[in-house]
Amino acid sequence: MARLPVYLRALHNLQELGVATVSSEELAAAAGVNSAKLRKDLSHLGSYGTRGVGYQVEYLVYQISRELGLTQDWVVAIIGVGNLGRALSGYGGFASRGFRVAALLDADTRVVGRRISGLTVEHIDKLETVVKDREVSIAVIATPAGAAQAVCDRLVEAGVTSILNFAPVVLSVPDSVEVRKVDLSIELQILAFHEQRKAGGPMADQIVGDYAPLRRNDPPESAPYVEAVDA
Amino acid sequence: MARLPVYLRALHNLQELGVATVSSEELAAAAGVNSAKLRKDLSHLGSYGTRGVGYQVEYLVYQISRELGLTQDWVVAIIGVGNLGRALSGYGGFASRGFRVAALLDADTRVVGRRISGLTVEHIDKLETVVKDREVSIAVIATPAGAAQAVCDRLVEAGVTSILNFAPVVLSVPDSVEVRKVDLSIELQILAFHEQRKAGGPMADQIVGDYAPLRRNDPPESAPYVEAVDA
DNA sequence: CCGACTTTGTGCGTCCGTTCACAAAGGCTT
DNA sequence: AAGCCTTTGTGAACGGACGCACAAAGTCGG
Repeated sequence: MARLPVYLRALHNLQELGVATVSSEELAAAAGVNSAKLRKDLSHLGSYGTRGVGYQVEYLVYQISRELGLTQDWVVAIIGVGNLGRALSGYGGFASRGFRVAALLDADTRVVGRRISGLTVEHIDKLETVVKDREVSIAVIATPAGAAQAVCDRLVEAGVTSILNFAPVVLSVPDSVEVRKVDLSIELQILAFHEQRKAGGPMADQIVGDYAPLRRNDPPESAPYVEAVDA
Repeated sequence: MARLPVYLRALHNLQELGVATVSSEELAAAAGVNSAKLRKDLSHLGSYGTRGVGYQVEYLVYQISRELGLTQDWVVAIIGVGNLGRALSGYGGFASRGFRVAALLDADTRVVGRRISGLTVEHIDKLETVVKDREVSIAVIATPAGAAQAVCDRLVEAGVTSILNFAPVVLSVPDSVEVRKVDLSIELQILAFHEQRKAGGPMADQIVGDYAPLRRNDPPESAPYVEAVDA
């Protein structure tokens, strides 16, 4: 379940506060979900609560960590050391949860050899070697859009089965490979959409009578549109 | 719909290739979705296709842009200029889609006054002034977890109604405010979960007979667990 | 001008996730 | 030791998203 990490974080916070026991109601509030949903989620890992009391924080942390595979270390490689790749390489949230960044790769010879966050940037040519020798299991793609699919193909070929993709493209991979996508500009676009909704729907800044959807086959020739290019 | 930005990107790519018309089947493949779903999505903005032919790329781009509110400019403020905030401020995908970063704010006096991506970092004290004077409608929170809720409260108070949160906390806001969350470490944890599944479920690296869920009320005292702290 | 072919738009059945509500279970107090 | 009170775990109803499959609509060639 995608919510387990959220629960885990909330539990860690409680742990730091010295809380030993928590009810589903309290934990659900901290995680921002419905308490029944939380109980059902937790029941999927077996029953670890005590009726009348709640859940033992410490034990639950261990169970969820185990379920998520955080009791073992995962070797991560970051491909593409632009602004985003650099930020990711220095992100403390990785190391603290068992994710060890073991390689930074880039095609740009101007950054190859530079040391970033304690690692030396290596050339993308070494991708296959690095993946195999260091047993990389998770790769982070932070390249420009144009390079992402090629990099992805090489990663898959080299045996990587989990990919976190920051490039604004839809990667095509075999079913056996898990891809998760984070697209920053899409997030902003969704916010803009809702923001516009609040302001009264599309075109609220223009003539109000223009609300109705255009009839089908309205001539598109004169329609203005925004030109946008990828980063 | 959260898929519109994906369609829009695919359409932009087609446009650059000089394609004038596209069928739902082709566009769906490019966006990585089912063609019936795509048609249904598009029909929600009114009917803009021609049976037997497909959709006019240029017109569709305009319609989706309009629906998403990309025909107008959105003013964005980034709070927190650490690694991530810096990367975001230089991210080309924002400006190209009508998002104008108008302010960088930080509490750290060592970075206040520095110029980053063409903007001067300002002190967080000016948050209210900046939001109001520059008509910020979307804020990006890239602060440490501990500061996020306080910053969020001030943003909401100042009138911001859309927030993109990168801090690993669940923000509490009024219903009228839209929050989207991007948590990098959660994405990796989900990948780790699937990766572990492939490897044979939890604890596959330990005794294999340990598969069965622990009985309820197993003594938790001796359970090892990973200690994790926030970034 | 007509018929065949292509592609849209959508009605409908299916399935998954969410939520309510309650019975069972366990602790705590007296 | 017994009953009360809290909280879990889950059955069942609900709702929404998804995808199939098809009729309607429109194009294009002859």
